[in-house]
Amino acid sequence: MGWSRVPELPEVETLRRQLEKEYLGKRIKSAQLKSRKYVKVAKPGKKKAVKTDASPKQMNDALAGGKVKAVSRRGKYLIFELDNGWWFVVHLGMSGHIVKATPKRPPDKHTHVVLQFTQGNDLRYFDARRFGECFVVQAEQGDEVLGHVGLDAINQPIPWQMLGELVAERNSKLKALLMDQEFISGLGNIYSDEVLYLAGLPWDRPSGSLTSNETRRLSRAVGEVMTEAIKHRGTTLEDGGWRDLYDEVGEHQEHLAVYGREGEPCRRCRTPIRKVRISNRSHYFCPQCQA
DNA sequence: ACGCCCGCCTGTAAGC
DNA sequence: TGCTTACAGGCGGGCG
Repeated sequence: MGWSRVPELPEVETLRRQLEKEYLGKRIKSAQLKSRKYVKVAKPGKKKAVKTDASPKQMNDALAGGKVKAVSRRGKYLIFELDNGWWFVVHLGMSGHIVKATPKRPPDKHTHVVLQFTQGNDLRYFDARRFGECFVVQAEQGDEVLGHVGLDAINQPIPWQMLGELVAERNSKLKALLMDQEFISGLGNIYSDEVLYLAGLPWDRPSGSLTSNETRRLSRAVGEVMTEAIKHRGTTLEDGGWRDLYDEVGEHQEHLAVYGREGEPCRRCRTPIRKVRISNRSHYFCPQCQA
């Protein structure tokens, strides 16, 4: 099995809760930019946000002296809201990783940002594959810059009747719809497969064809999968991708119904789980339960 | 409007 | 043993 660490909503929420516990009320002493062209400064643009490279000084000027007023989350975006009018926003992409850096911890390869606090341990952000994203934005512009992020799958659960209207309007294939961050934010490849399995629906059903019963099942499945995965502090696959703030693995991999279980029996009907390539990504499903 | 592909990026593992 | 290749996939952009 290849390399993968896939932070989706449950992993980001796990991190958010831990960050809140450790850093709420702490003041940033300095913000060090360790690699060029990683952190951006964001401003609202005409259609979408404009992001330009931040210099080490720009980043430090924005963050140093700010006290962490809140650690929030929108979909897969993590937001450090500071009391000096700035936000520090992080998207972990595929391989982004935030750890509480105890003095013992050896330097991590591909470290991009180190935050030092006036008390307590540092925060380190590293991202080997650079699919992630960090930017600073002024708080009053934050909503607009993150305007493309759709309703959060758990912070703003959509009543199923409303979901029914929305999916009927859109009429795209279910898997694509669940992964569309402008529609519902927070689901990626792993959890969209888990949601479809729990709802008993195939990946290519046109969303407009759902009955009200199926819409209800889909809506319930989103909530249930997210809640369970958060309870287990996220999914760490065999190759050991996802780690939390304390460098610990999650436990939800033990509870996955379909993802990564090709050839293994369906937990419900014993039919072997199948894997197919859909638009260049893996999709796992039970051919019996999701007919 | 929607589906689908590409490029970005690095570390694994399989294949020759 | 060492090289090449495929694969992992979030996301924005482009094209049909």
